[in-house]
Amino acid sequence: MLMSANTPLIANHLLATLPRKEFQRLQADLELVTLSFGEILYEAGELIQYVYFPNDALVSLLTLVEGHLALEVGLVGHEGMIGTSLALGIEASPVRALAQGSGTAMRMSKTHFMKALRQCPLLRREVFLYIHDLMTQLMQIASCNRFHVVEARLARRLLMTDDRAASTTFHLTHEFLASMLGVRRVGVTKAAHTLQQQHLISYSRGEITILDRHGLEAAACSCYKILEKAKHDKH
Amino acid sequence: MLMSANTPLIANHLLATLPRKEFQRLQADLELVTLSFGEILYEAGELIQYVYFPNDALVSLLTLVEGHLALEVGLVGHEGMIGTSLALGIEASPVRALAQGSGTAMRMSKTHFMKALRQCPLLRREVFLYIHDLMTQLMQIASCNRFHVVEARLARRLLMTDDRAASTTFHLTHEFLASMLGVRRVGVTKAAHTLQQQHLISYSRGEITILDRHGLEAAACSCYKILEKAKHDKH
DNA sequence: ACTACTCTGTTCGTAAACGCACATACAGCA
DNA sequence: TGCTGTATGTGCGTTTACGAACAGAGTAGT
Repeated sequence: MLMSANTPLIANHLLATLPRKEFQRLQADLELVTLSFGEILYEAGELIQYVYFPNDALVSLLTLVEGHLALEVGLVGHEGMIGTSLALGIEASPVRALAQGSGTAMRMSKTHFMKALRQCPLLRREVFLYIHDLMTQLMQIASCNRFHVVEARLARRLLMTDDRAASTTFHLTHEFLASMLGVRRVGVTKAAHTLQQQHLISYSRGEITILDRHGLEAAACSCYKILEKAKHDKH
Repeated sequence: MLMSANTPLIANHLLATLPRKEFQRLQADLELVTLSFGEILYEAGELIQYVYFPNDALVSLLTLVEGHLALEVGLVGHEGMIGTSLALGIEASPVRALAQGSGTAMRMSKTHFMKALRQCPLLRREVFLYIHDLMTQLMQIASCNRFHVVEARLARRLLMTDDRAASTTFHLTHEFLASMLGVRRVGVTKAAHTLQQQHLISYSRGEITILDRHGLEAAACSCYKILEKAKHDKH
């Protein structure tokens, strides 16, 4: 497949599956933005101004529980969008949305998105299907966090990042991963150390590289495969 | 408020908030059914034949993880409905839906529900708002299961049952609660024992009674209040 | 009365993760 | 070069829950 210079390497799937004509109608209201590490797209409870369709950007959905750091309940890349609440008639985000790594996304204002939803049944269909996928992701991650040991969850999480990122190296500190998985930093350090000794990953000061994808899949819990399967089932 | 003999004590909220005229249009396609303990409304992955609007019935949403019993990710009573996937364009349920206690619900066939959604914007609105509430519930329960100790989670779970049940006594064995919370039966036995010693609850062979609601709220984690708040925020 | 079954209580050793504190190592900058 | 901040490694003792096994106690059926 040929791509022009300004086409991102990974294009958002929700937008990409729209017929060319529909997409062109939307394009006027879409804006290419670059998200950088640590950028908070929404704070929990805050009104949603823009929705985002990630290309190679990666966004975490986080819940806040008193006395703990933010726990990741969902991970959104090119297969989805940020700001689904609007499509359900809610103006505020129930979660914090946090950008990771750096990458691009297509952005659309709330009003344009609402208009687009009304006018474009195919977009509406795509968005609702994605909301369903997101719900199943939430549930799977929930049970994973309940049942599986840190090492397996870390492996799963790294694989999920890899699937959504443009490169096999990404910036993720132990501290950050610990918050995402809802464990202590030390727990991540130990698990990461083990994975490194098995030559599945290598890391240094936040730069993590996946060395052996198959090995990492074996180290991850079955949740990874279930999550990926759900992502690719295109209904 | 006066009620006729055949009006359930607790009426489904989604239906109850519809204007009388809209509700009457739907009524022809609604059927009052009694759900009994242990009844499986949907198995995970199974096609949805009927949607259910609980009155005083209580339904758990469960995910299955290999090597473990079913984990509860959501609890639906009169404030919601079962079968939301249909409204998102998905024919199969991603979760198992299990009836608890015994109680009544309004049932509607898949085709009638799809038709009703198309014809009744107010119902559509209510359903989508509820889907949003359900998602926030999923996320809250997920982080609760991650962070809080068994005793606090048990207290939360009992309070949530109490809020949705017609009576303050209900049938829930330790074994069953253990599966819902994703812990061993022994863990529930110990936690329940402690709560009983504090005179917050009493139980015998599966019949649990709440003695001191305020005390139980104090024993529960903050998640309970957050969950209840989300339920009552009527947007 | 006997049996079968379900539900609850208890015990024991073990594993995973916790909280806390401190040690090392690397990077960028003055 | 030394300083500072961030990232990673290690080593306590403690808590929470786990797995497995078994003991009583209430309920129902024959």
